[in-house]
Amino acid sequence: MTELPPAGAWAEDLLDGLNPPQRAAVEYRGPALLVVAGAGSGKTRVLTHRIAGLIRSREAWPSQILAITFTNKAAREMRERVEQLLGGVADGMWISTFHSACVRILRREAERFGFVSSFTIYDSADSRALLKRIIKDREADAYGLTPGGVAAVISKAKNELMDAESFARNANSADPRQALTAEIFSEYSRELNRAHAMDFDDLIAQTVHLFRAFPEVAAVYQRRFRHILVDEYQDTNHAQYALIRELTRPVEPEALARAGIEPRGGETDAQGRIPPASLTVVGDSDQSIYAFRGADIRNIVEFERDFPGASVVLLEQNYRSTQNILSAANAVIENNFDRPQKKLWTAVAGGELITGYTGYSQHDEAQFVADEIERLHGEGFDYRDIAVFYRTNAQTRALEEIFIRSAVPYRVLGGTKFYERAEVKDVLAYLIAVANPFDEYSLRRILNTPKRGIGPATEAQLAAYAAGEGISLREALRHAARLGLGPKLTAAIAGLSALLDEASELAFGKQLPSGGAVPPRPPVEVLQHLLEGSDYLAQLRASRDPQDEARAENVEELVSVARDFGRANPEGTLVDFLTEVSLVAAADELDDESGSVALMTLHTAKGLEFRAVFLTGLEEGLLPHQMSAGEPGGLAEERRLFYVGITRARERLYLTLAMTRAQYGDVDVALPSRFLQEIPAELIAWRQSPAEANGRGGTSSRALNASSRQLGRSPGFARSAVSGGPGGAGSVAFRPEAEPASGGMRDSLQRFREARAGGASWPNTVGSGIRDNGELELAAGDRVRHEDYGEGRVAAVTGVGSKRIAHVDFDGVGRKKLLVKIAPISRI
DNA sequence: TCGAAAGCCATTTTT
DNA sequence: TGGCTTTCGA
Repeated sequence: MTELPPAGAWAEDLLDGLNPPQRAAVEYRGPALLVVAGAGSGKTRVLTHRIAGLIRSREAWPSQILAITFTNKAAREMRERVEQLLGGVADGMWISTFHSACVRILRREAERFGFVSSFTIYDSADSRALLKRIIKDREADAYGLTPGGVAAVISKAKNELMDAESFARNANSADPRQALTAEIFSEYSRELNRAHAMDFDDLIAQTVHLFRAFPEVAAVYQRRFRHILVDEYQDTNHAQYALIRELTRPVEPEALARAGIEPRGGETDAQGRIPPASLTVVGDSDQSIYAFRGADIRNIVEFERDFPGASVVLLEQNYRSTQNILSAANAVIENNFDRPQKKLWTAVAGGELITGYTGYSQHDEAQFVADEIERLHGEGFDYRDIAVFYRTNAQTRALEEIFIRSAVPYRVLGGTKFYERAEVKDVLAYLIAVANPFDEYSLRRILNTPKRGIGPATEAQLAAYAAGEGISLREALRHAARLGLGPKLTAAIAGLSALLDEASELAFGKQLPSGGAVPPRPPVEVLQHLLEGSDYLAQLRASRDPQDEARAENVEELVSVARDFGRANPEGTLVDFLTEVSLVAAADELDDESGSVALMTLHTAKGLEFRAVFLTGLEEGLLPHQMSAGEPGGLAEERRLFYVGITRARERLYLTLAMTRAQYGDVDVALPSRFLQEIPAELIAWRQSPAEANGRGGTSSRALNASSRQLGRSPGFARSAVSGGPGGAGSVAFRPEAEPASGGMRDSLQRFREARAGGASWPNTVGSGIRDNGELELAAGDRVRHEDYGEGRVAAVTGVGSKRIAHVDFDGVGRKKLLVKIAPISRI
């Protein structure tokens, strides 16, 4: 800490420029504060100023602050902003995510529950791989149990602080699937314990269990953290809520005694207790989008009941978006009933209208986005100021294809994550095998990667030997010579074992007999030693498989990640590096310097803001997603997701959709999202409305010409829709029929159409029926009649199945290309 | 023991 | 559609 200004004088500049409720939140002193912060209402500002105020006024040392954020990036930013306000480095402040904070505590206390402090953190893919093996061993797949399904059940249980035992107690043993799930759960837990490993949910749950089992451990943290601040409180689950409750308990004298803590003067109250920490939570129930992950909206709704004496501050003034964007957001969210009344407003009126666009295909939509990004760029928007959001990761494909073609610089956040790639996992497995010798799975993974002739048979022999001797697999490797294997094999095993031992010496240092010590080397050196000793990278480079080149690049990328880590954390150990790598979130990858457009899911977008935002794929079945239809509250959560997306935009908002969407290689007709209708029509300027894209609404010819131009440049569409056809797809014209759809539509869409059958002039609507010509067989020479173009002769049919394109020479309007499945045509 | 081919399967959101 | 597993052949 650098010098502090005199106490009392702190307030002035920290309160400067804050509105009254923001001020109140910064100045509040008391047991508990709930800040209901609408989107863009300056809650980060409130949090950072509040922390800085506490420190500057000397009400708290930095080390007494615990601030929980949703992502590591948010944590980093918050730390920077606090330090900026304080004018110096604030050491000892804990600003981190729930998971990072818990790992820190758990590593410190690991031995109390029998783990090494370098325990492994399993990500969801690791959990699933382990579950898959257990399910296969037990032939539980015969009961329809899938790794993903069981993982979800276990995750849910852990978020409710249930362990395998209590899960088994609550399971209905008459139901074989539940009984089996309980068995799998307990074996899964056993295996994690054996490997000294925890999954994501364990990190939180075990910390809670630790605090409950060891009050003297809890006392240390309860005493230390005097001010606890939690951001995005609406997305906390039960385990996280329980953790906060544990941390905000008063410390009883007995616990102090057991912990051997001698309270300082003024630290305790009349009963000799240390009073509970002051708690500040910030959240917005309208932005709760993680119910599927166990987030419990009641945590925020019932805050005042949970923490008696709590104050509530409402932040409703938005400093981010234009009035038009806010009006749209308000109009949408108002459709969620059963929410506390709250309305965002801004002092800045007007702004540009929201732009709408309906593409003929997802590629047409993507092309519009790409063109519009270039236009914005020409207008002075930096690429980094622009973001494209979508509901599902699968939607990136079309966008990426077009962006590459159009030379739009972009980066995809999340999705197929870097750390989930096989080669990256391989290399990490080497590091984990070094850090945690009990982690058999990592060791098994690298046993024969790269190939050294240690196949499943040898692996089984090693495992059997380890089991027989009661030693770890890692130890068994050191005794390779005793297994009576061939000389080549024995040498390979001994070589790997020696390599790991050398790396371990590098990672942890070494005591010398002389009494001196060799200090540990940074993680990047450990990594490089392993890569050289294992020949892993060299073999990838030497491979003639072109994909291996990309894999080698990824491995090199990991090396540079390790190098960067070393620069940022000169004291960082191998375990620190592995922890950081395990806990990166999608939004953490966002690099503001990169100068490229950000592509991400709506979930990842939470907490971020951009000058211009594209919300894509606004179609029924995608947003709201069809999977959400069956879940209670699913529709409301989808609407909040839409709301979150809208409110990320500062100046420009684009709402786009496509009339057809290819899924699993099949083209489906899409309907505009019902949420689009919730935005007042006068706020949206449709560049091409759903009605126009449909051929309805009187401007169809113009719309179609536009589409022809766009589609002609759309290589993705050309590839997927008219395989091999030169020059792309050309215009794909279709329009809905007046008669009812001939089947194939999903139930939800059916209901949606019926629900809106009354409203006629809404620009977002599609006609009341979608044609499905699925079975219509056409051949060159056939005469057809089209509703708009009249009669014509089929020149050729290209494509297959639902993507068949009829090239028709119309008597009146010339050559047109039509998507047979949905074009309003009939053979005559 | 390995590589290629063929079938199979799944597709919501994530710390 | 493509990613993944299984299977088959060498």
